[in-house]
Amino acid sequence: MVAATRFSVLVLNAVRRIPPGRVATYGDVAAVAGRPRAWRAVGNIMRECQQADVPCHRVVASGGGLGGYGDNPALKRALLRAEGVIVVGRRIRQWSLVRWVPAPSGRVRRNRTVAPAVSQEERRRA
DNA sequence: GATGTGACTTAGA
DNA sequence: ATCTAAGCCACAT
Repeated sequence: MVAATRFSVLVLNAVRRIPPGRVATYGDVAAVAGRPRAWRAVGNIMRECQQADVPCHRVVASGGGLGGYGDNPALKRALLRAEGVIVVGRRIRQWSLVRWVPAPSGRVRRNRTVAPAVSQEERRRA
């Protein structure tokens, strides 16, 4: 079946696992893909992804940075914002809350209804 | 198989 | 806060 190397499939699959309203860093995606130190390659794959099946806009940089999105970083921000993620400038608000955490460990199913609940928190700065 | 590249990350100045 | 340097991985040529 054509292109799509192994790692790229794993990465795309990992990105697809990101639930709406949440985001993951390149490092997290790489970890789920099986290469926790391949954030660089993840970025490269994302650049080629450009597929509607993959919410590449949910993949952001570390520390809450938006990362990149081809020539439309603003579009990425808009998509995230449309899902309930508060984004201000190039930074994500409540980063620790929207950051998706894959499989914590053994039991413990932390499923806490995301609940972004914007509220006036975003009025902080715009 | 080597080289260059990048939607990255961390640390130091 | 901004910039530089180095480290890291997979992919394209």
